[in-house]
Amino acid sequence: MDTPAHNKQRPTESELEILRILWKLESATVKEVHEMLAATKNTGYTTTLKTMQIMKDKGLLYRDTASRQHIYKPAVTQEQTQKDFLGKMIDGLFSGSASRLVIGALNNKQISPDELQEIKDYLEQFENKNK
Amino acid sequence: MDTPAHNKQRPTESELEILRILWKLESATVKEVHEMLAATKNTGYTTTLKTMQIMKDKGLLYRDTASRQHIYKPAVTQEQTQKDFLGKMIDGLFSGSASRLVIGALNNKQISPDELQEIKDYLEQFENKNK
DNA sequence: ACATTTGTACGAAGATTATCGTAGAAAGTC
DNA sequence: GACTTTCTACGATAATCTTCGTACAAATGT
Repeated sequence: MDTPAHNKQRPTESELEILRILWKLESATVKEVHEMLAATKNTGYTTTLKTMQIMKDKGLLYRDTASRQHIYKPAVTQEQTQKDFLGKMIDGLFSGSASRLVIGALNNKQISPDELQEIKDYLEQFENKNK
Repeated sequence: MDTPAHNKQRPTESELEILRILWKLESATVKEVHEMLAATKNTGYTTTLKTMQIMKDKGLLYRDTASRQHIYKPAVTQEQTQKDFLGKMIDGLFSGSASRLVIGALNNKQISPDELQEIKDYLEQFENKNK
């Protein structure tokens, strides 16, 4: 298994698209990733390949070169990545206030009753934890 | 007042820094913006100038050239910009689920009791509105 | 009036991203 | 074994972002 050369960096837009796929598949070849990507985006095979190679160099992906078809896995979790982006966004756009981001999000998108309930449940659990 | 040439685009990282300042000042010269920027960031005057000129071309800022010191104002609101970024983030990182982003945000940063209360109040208000 | 200061305009270089073409190695096919 | 297909490696280009130097116009100071 190749070890990443330089550790960690925030993924770019294109890199995120690939990470999304790999978080779902957990492990995949370039071909598999490219096929999923090409379903919604017009892009060349070598573009996907190159991007994944760069991501491996950045430390965003692991790569297993044992077989000819290299197998890639995410080297960062979706949770950590979400956290990184959320943190940047809270600081950069919401004056450091997480609650303002939360309120903005509630305001922003359609929230179904189920989702609302989910949030309320989580809030309750969150409060109990902090007692 | 100069009208923007091309309308709207998502601000870049550097542009956001400038918008943050202008949202606070509401209206300012390049010099004023640059002074605030330079307080936390090492950057040249003409860099700030150029960036603001580009932002005006993109339609992110208005510019009043009546006096020699041009006066700039935000052409996009903080609310709309937050909405744009949140939307992108929900779709790109949270599988389109706003509630997951909310939960991630609650998990992420320190939330003070006051902030928590703010969120709960908002949720209540949100529910009543939807009845 | 002349020199200095204070501004804007503009071109251009450097960095980062995104995309792809071409080369060539390895595997599979007849 | 020769041909075709399937891969990876790598260089190169275009696009976008960031930064700044230089030029020059207007205002200010002496």
